[in-house]
Amino acid sequence: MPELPEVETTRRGLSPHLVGARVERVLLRRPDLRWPIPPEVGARLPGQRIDEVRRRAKYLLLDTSAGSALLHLGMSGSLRVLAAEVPPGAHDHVDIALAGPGGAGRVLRFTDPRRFGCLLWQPPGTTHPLLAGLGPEPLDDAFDGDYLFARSRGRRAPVKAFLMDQRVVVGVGNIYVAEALFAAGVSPLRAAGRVSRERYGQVAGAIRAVLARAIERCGTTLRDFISPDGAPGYFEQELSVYGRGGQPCPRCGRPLRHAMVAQRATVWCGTCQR
DNA sequence: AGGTAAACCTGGACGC
DNA sequence: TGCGTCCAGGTTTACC
Repeated sequence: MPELPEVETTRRGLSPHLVGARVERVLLRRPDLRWPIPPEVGARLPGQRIDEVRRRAKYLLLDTSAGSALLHLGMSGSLRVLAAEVPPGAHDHVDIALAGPGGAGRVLRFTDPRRFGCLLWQPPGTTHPLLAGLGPEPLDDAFDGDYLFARSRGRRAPVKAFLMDQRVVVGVGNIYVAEALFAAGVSPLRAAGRVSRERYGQVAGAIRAVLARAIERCGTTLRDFISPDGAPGYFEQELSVYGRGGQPCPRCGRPLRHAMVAQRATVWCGTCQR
């Protein structure tokens, strides 16, 4: 499901419900997610006040003074705040029961059919190893065309794979890389090291614009993404190329090409993207 | 080191 | 209707 805009949409939806609430208890129905949920989650979280809900890359962090719960939604995960009596479904793996301001009688419920997601623990003052090697946030000032140009010298992998590498820049997945490369007029097949500084300026600008717009639209709902309040995302209506292989290019009208690139379904215009 | 492929898991869409 | 196959928004891990 989620790339950066969907995770940010989730964060914004959860934040008003969680910040200031206290964790009453943690119910682990199925702890074998991508990695086992560590005992600290059940042992340290109860009784804590949630101070902040943060996002780093595609991870969410629930900060408390005892440490942070670290969540990733994988491909199919979602988080919702529900009345505690709502019966759990087959893939509702974790309930974090809430108390206190705005939280009484409610649970934060983690659902993930494919179980590619995770719920881990980050002690206070530490950085979890999964977060340690991540690249810059695409919406931060440190991310620009000069940065991409410098990082890409000598790289022969397709620029699509380069941009989806979370060590290079975080948050860009298969949907938004397709949209950004189309907007920038760069072919996803081109070797990363053979894109000019000027064109990386366009790529960086396109990534920022596409992600910012998708956040405004509350993300893209293709299969099962839902925001915490149950609403779908509306960016799907604005997709130019993703999922449109064979259809006319919105710019030149020629059929959009599609192929597997870097083991992912890829759509682009062979005329407008070079 | 960089690049590529397999692996994790379930459900839905499609073809026969 | 049923069954087999393929595909899906991610990321680590293993291997060349």
